[in-house]
Parts: sequence; structure tokens; C-alpha cells
Amino acid sequence: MAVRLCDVASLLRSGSWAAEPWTGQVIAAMETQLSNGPTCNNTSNGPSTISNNCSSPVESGSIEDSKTNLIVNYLPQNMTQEELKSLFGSIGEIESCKLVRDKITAALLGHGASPGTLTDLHLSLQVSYARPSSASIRDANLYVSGLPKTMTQKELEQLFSQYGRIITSRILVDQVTGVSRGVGFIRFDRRIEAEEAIKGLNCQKPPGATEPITVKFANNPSQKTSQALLSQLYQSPNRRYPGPLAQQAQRFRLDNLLNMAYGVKSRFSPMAIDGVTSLAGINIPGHAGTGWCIFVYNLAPDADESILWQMFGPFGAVTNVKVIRDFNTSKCKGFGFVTMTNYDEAAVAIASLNGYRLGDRVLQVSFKTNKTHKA
DNA sequence: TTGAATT
Repeated sequence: MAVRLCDVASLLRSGSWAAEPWTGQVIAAMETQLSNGPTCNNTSNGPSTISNNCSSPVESGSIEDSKTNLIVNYLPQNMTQEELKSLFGSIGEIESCKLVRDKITAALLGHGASPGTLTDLHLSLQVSYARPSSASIRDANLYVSGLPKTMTQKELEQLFSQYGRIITSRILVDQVTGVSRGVGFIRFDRRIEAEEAIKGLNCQKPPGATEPITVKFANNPSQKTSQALLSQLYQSPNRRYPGPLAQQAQRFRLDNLLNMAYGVKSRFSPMAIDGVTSLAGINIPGHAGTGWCIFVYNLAPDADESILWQMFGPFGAVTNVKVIRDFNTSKCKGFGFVTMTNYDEAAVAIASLNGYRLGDRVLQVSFKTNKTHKA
């Protein structure tokens, strides 16, 4: 029955259930079969399980099952179950096939934000053995921050491998520069291994490091997806019915905006800046690779994220807002950050909101710079 | 008066 699918599975790196990127015949088949399908620019991905001899991927646990049960990550958000089935069905008979979606947002679950269309799948599709689910392997995923920027994935694994068998590891990097963000993930085979790693490594300095790292259990990847998608729901009414600030902003001419944002001596123009945003290592205030980061100062102690969404949303695409709080009191430390996708919308927001009176406070709004309070 | 980071 499932002979050919087993053959495909055997092409996967054996000896480990760890997720390994694989681009082989399946991807070629997918391009052939799906290139006429709809395309989109959605970021993301999502895991699905494909099995040819096990009715439910979440039950059972034999080694045999594990070799015919696959998990597929980095699928495009608009992929249908039929397309997935068609894709793998061209290789062998499929017993069952399931797209796993977020209960609230219906977004495909899984890891990775990987822009792509159906024809770009070879850039991001990942096919791995699905490990049999059980209590002992659940919640074995760790989030690690404060890593030295020079630490490699291999070194990260070396550091954690003393506590158990590592299933996957990752270090997040800046999309533009490729430099480590000092944040990573380690998934252990078993939860008890992860617990031991927390005990042993949290607040410890890795060899040669000057700062201690933070090690804790990772959030579920779907949580952020839900957050981002839901926040867009809040944004859209404002964009359809712009408030007074947005209307005011639209009166500004584009050629004035840079002067307002950068000062009259700026030699940049919007076109020039758009032209260089793809280059690495260029020092443009506020530009972080994924958007334009805006610094908002003089927020009240009880300010929260929603006020930032409300203020900036009407000006355009806002991908992230953050109120910086004191760890102990949870009160706002007086400032926050907003990330906007498009330069011109960010510039209008800054021009309009800088000096804006919020309650009894006058806000200062600008592109974020690299100031630090030390030295 | 310029963080945290969640694939």
C-alpha cells in the first residue's frame, strides 16, 4: 500500500527524527501540480501531518509508525488540504492527511515565517518524520535569549547537548544583516531534559560570554500568529474610516516628510531610501529589516499596547507595538516602540504624532536610534 | 529619554 511513500520517507535523513530541511522530488512535483493555483504573498507556513498507515498522528508510538508519518512545515497559508494531499499523493498512497490550524485564527500552525508563493515552496518547505506524540516529549521546547551574537547554532547545541538529546535548534537572525539576534530555540527529546537544561543554564554565562543567558520554556508558535492577525482586525476599521490625525497627515506633501523626520539637512529622499533598504549594514534610523522602528517617548505609567495601535494604525501598516515596562511593577517606563512596514506611512505618523498631546503628556515621536543608556 | 526578542 504505502510502499512508495515509505521510499520517499527513506530519503529523509535517517537515524534521527530531528527536522531536517529537504528539497527533493516532492518539491518538483509540487511545482508541476500547483503552479496554476492561486498565489499570495502571505508569510508563513504551517505544519501538517501526512500518514499512510496510521489514522491519527497524535496516537500510537511505534518506530514503524514514525516512518510513515510525516510532518510538513513552512507550507503557505493559503494551501488547502486537497492540494497537500495531491502533492504527496503523487508519490504514494496516503492514509491520512491533515492541515493543523489555529483554533481562533485558522492560520496554519507551525514555525517559521517564510515568505513565498506556491511556486516558491522549494525555498521553505520542510519535510520531517513526525515523532509519535506523548506526554514525555511534550513541552520540551526552550527559548533562549541573551546569547552572544557570535554564537553559532553548533555552539548552541554543544552547550545544551550535555542535558539531553536535541531534536531541533535554531538561532534567529536579522533578516537584512544576517547577524544573530541573540535569541534561539532548543527542542529536547524529552521534557525532563529541557527542565534540567533550564536548571543548569538559565542565568549562566556560556564559556567566553560576558553576559548570562536566559533559558525558559518557549511559547507556542501559534500565539504570536494569533496576536498579529487579531491586531490587524483592530487596525482595519481605523484604516477604512481615518480619524482626524490621519486626515491631517494626508495634507502633508511627501517631499516635506523627510525634513520633518530627519531634519532639514537630510540628503535622503524617499526614493533614495527605498532604494537602499535591501542593503545590509546601512545605518538608517529606525530601519530594522522588517520595517521602520519608531520610538515613542513620554507615555504614561499605565499606557498599554492598545493606545499605540490606536495612534499609529490609522497611518498605515503597523506590524508590532511594544510598551516597555518595569519588570517588577509592570508599569510603563515611559516609552515604547512601533514598527511600521512602509517608510512613507511611518514618516507621516511621526510628523503627525510628534508633539501630540496624550492625556496631560506631550509625546515625542521619532525613528528609533541606537542610543543606549550606558556609556 | 531608545527594548526585547517566541521559529
